[in-house]
Amino acid sequence: MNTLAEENYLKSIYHLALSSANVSTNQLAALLKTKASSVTDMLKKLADKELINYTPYQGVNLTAAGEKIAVNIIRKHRLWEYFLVEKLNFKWDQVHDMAEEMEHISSNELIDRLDKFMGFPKHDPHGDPIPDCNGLVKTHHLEPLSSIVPGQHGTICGVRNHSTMFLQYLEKQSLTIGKKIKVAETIEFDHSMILQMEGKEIQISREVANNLLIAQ
Amino acid sequence: MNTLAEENYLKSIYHLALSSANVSTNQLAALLKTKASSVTDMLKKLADKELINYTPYQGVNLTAAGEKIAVNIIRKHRLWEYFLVEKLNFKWDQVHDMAEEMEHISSNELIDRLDKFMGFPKHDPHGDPIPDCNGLVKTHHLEPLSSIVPGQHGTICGVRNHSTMFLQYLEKQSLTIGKKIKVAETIEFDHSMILQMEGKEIQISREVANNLLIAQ
DNA sequence: TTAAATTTTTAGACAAGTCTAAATTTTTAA
DNA sequence: TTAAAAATTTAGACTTGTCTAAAAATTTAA
Repeated sequence: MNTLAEENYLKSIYHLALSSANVSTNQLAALLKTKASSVTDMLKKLADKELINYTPYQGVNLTAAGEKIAVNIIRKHRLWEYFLVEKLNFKWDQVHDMAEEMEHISSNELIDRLDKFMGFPKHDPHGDPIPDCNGLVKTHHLEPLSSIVPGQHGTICGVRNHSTMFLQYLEKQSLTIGKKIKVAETIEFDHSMILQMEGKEIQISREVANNLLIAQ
Repeated sequence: MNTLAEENYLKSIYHLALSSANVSTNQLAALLKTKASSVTDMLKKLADKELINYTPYQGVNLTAAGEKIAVNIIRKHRLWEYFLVEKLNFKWDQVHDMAEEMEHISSNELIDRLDKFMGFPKHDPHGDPIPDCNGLVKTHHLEPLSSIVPGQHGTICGVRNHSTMFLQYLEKQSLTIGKKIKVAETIEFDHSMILQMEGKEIQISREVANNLLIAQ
């Protein structure tokens, strides 16, 4: 199959391609914490394997074959995260690094059985959709909380930042997946927001509101 | 921590050391399916890290630090095998290769929680003891079935050969872990045996009897 | 006990993936 | 539109873990 490094590159290209059509060498270097020159080397190899379309200086995108591999890795990552939280009682801010390792366990039979064992969950602990065994991803359309106008209601369904620090902050404020909120007021000065949740008022910064994803 | 290759060498040295005090370069090369020269290179590296005692031409054994790592990997391997069989309904002949990958997932917190989740099992699906979280291995003393004399009773508690072929054969004959048997007769000509199990008679070769481990 | 066989190590090479430094291409902005 | 800045690629080197071939040490057996 593919090496660990190849899988990580494909996964990173997939994630970056969600927000920019052609993924640049530097974007990848930043995400993978490596050097642009190393990225170039790997892009050539992935292009040789026809997993990406690569034109020098023009960035890359995944071929159908490359996307299939990337989605499969993301499926594994999210199912293992679900397992760690739901079965082993880890917190949602503790599971990322473990899942980064577990996503490379190769057996698809294993992951399909794990999926069944857990009752075919649709979302991981951070609200991200879990691709099904055919590679189908149900990408729900969610708004950042910052774009919700005062008076409107919504449900927290995802986060845009997965850092431990942000997740721990949210946990502390009880701003977790599934919570229903109402935007009470937005402060013009700093774009902070006052929310109503479970009868209480919570004030959050624009930064936080930008990174919380809401379904209305 | 240690690389994948280093972990596999330590594990192999541990397994070989169970039957021969000093493990030879060629034994390791055979088990790891690599060349003796590659083994020598790695032994130097492990000796530098003080994980093994290595004298050129004299074979190796594990230091306390090396054994601790080896036992921890074996703990992970066996707990994951138990998980695959008990929770995901794999057969005992299907889990080895998957566990070979999973044993390298680094988190000890993860494996300790997995252990708890499964109720602290004492033996893996092949009857091998699962080391506890402190690295303690309860090595039960078992006899090969071939050394049991006619008339004696016993319980199948382990296997000496873990190959898919052998495990599938045993499954087919219902010669599985926990089964109670009685040796009815041994045939002098080829050392085959006739067993009584659950009211039926089963005839097995010396080869099979040699690889079945019995508690009396 | 010594010659042959076996085991082990050494020497030199290679592939994967990374790096730094330099060269090249593209983009930006005057 | 062109010079400077930024992004990207190339060149050459390094590490890990492997290999083959040859040399050295150990064991076996006559």
